[in-house]
Amino acid sequence: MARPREFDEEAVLDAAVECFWSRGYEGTSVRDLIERTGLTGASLYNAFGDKRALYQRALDHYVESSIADRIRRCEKLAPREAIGAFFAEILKRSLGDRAHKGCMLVNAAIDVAPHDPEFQEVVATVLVRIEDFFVDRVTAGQANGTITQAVSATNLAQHLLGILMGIRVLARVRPQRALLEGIVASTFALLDDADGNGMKLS
Amino acid sequence: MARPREFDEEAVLDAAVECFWSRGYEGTSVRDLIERTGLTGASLYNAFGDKRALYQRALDHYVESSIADRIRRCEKLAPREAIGAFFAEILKRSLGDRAHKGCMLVNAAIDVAPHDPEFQEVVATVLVRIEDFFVDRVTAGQANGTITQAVSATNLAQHLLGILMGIRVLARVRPQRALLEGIVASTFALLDDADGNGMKLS
DNA sequence: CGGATTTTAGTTCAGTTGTTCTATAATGCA
DNA sequence: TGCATTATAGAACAACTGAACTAAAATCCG
Repeated sequence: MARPREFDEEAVLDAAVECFWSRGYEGTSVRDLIERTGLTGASLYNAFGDKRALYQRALDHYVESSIADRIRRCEKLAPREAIGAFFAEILKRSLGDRAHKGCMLVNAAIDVAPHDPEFQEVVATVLVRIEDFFVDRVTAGQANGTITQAVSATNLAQHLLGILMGIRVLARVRPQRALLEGIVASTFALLDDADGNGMKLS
Repeated sequence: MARPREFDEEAVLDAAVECFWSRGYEGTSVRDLIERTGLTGASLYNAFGDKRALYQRALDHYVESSIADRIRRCEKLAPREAIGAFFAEILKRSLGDRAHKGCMLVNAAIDVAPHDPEFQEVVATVLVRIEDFFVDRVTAGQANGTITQAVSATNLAQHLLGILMGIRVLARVRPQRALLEGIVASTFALLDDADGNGMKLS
């Protein structure tokens, strides 16, 4: 064998995520990454390939540790509660986001996916995963009567995905509690039946 | 007086919009702008200041000729029709966007506003303008009975703004007709009363 | 016509970009 | 103990970045 690496790969990915998340792909220089991760340029290139490959790993790391994790936690809940908990968490994250970093996936959807077919595919796949989670919970909710049947499960899930994207964009420019909560509140009114009992927020 | 300029300022701004819109702020180099606009570097700096100032003018030009114009056209329509026409146009633009450029304002919200307080202010102001348009039409719709009163005009308008942002993000990564139309359809179901007669898609 | 003024046309500049290179250090296996 | 292999460290590279500079050209006012 040979000399073992001195760095913790996960820690390096965390640092890379931090860079790309807050400054974007083009806005992050390799020197930024070197400074943040603490390891040298050679090690970085040796371990990850190039800047693009590192971004790919970082985005993957973010998706798994943040988004996929949230889905796994919420999909076990009762239908209505699952969607409620999901958006309550999004709201909490968005309002506590002092640096206005938003969601790294949404940021990627805007500033890297359109210029790179491979990244577009990656981002689209994650979005489908989120949509599938919504479809699953909405379908179950319609079955047990906690979610309106006035709109198809497919359309409702698409709507929730759209709202999610919208909240994440607004969180970067107008992260005001009244705005974001208003959006979620009206979303839950949509899920309710006509005679809906208002909005259950979280 | 002195020598008159040889270029048409509006044409230059159109070209600048084209650059910044498709490649983003950081992704666009001054040389890209020089090539696209046709004028020389010196002329560009002389006429507009620096890259940032040109971006500001370009964004302004986009907002006025695209967004503000749409609002002006729609706000004259009957409440429900105004909102229907607005989203029908958004849908048409998003689905016909072969280059996946999305909306320049939303792109700005993600990749320039968070790093520049002045741009954040500009973008936020335009978003408020859109929201105000929604509030105005929703209020009128609630008054004449074409829009549900189950949710406050404020919340409904916020919701519409969120949906708009969401559609514009998805248009860059998953510009599929079924998805975008599904989002709009469910949005209109929300606007309808409980016994709603379905969705009027322009 | 002549001088003031401003746009044009390239070139040039210092700094930064992503990436690679050379050399050194540290490990496991023979 | 070498030998092969891999990680480290930092300098170096060419290309590109936004911006400024030097001249020449074109107009208007007197």
